[in-house]
Amino acid sequence: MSVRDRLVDAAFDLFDERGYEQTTVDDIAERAGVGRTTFFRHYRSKEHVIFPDHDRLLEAITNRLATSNADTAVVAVAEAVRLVLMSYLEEGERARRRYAITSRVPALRDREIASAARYQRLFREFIAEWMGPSPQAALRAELMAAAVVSAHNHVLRRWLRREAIDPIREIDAAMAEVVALFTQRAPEPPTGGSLVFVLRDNREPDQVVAAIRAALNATGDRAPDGGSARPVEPSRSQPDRGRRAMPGQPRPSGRARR
Amino acid sequence: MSVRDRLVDAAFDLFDERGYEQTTVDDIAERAGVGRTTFFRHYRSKEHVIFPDHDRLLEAITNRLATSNADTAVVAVAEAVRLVLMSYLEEGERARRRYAITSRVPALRDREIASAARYQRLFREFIAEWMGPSPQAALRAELMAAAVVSAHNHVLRRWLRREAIDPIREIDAAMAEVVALFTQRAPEPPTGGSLVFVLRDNREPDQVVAAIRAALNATGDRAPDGGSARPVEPSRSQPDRGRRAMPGQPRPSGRARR
DNA sequence: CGCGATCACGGTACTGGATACCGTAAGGTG
DNA sequence: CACCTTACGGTATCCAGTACCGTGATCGCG
Repeated sequence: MSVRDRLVDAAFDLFDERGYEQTTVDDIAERAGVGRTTFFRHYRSKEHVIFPDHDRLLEAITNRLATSNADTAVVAVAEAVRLVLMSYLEEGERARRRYAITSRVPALRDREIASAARYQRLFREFIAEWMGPSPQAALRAELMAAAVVSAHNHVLRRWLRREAIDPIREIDAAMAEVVALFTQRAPEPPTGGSLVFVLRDNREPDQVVAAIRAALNATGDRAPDGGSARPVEPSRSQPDRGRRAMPGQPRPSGRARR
Repeated sequence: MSVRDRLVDAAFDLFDERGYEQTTVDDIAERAGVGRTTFFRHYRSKEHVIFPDHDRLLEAITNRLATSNADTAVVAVAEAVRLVLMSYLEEGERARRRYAITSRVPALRDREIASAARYQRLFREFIAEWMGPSPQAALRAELMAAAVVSAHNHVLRRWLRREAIDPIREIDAAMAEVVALFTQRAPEPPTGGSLVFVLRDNREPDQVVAAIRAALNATGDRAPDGGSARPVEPSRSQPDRGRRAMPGQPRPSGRARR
């Protein structure tokens, strides 16, 4: 058994026994039968000893993304994130022990969140590069990355809590939902109707309704039911602005590099 | 000038001059003209001295959510997250100085991410409770919370980098996109009426009407998908909590359904 | 075999963040 | 004035993390 493994085992055991803060690095080193210096040679900090090797995983994911031949960026990322889940699944019970500890120690929870953010950042950059430099694309990339990561975390947490019997199936379903979320807009043409967003209004409902009705009736050039749904961005002062092409799909015309 | 303010000023100045790690707590205390102990009396750690008071903000957001009367959970959360952006905007240049520092120091970046995660968690729980205990709802709550937070962060970062001239407008647009993302999956086509979302707005009625009219008139050059839309979330049964008359946001905005 | 180089380990010392405890001066109240 | 509260400074201590040095084992190579 390697020194690294002995350290990990000692750390997990001690964290279980006394708690994380109550355990010093010296304690861990002593139980593992090594010196304190040796601990820090193998693990950068007391926290690192119980976390998986995110650097390796990030590298693996980077590789998978680079060699992906998915049709859209979301799909590529949704496929890549499975590597993370698989990594946890392979750990088995150890992952659950870690979860039990990190759930109770804020510092460790924060570190785990920070790690997840690294994945999210990687995904965001990948998607953003895929979709090109338009400003809407940047927001969209952000949303997609966040969706993939949080959906993954959702499934992962369910498995960690033993709520998920078949995490593979669940991750597939979750990713399908994420992909659908971002692709479902294209298909059908509008059948008529109006969609109006009015942001931040503190007027009385009656006033608003009256105003809307008035607005609907005032469209002489085009009948209300002939209109199509279309979100409207509120403009602070100029009503002229607020024109925006609806967020596009993962564009095939975009710069897809492969 | 209070001790707290002196400490903050000293900290920001020193972080700018020597960098974060190269500045000790003693340095900060000394420059502020107080003892080291006093520093820790006012700020729990060296990191806390430059970050905004997230606890207060979380409380404010909790209140707003509790008194929200939005139609859907996403909308309620999308409204609430504006408080965070506003808080940063009010800080003005100080927020930008902090951003310059945190961008360079990994430890601070992680802490900021952890703070954002607290908002996301709050949102997730709020949405989940709103939507009920179904398993799909849990995932959906996760996705919504993640979308709102990351969209907010996107706008916030743009403002911090001086890329956003009108962050208010951008946050509205971003939230509109988020809301649209989750409402656009219409199970059935609309029947040809109008669906109106009204979030609170402090604009003049004329402007709102103008925006609506502009939207209805603009149907000629609409985007290809133009999508009809209906919300799929069930409306929540009115909670029982006592309403607090908050000074800022008294009354409901209207909501209309076809 | 012998010898130098490398490597992994242990020990010591130091910096600095964070906590606990104690003493004290200022300000408010009866 | 006596009393209490509050805020502050100082000291001691713990512990994570870094730097440095010494040593024993192992390997490569003549």
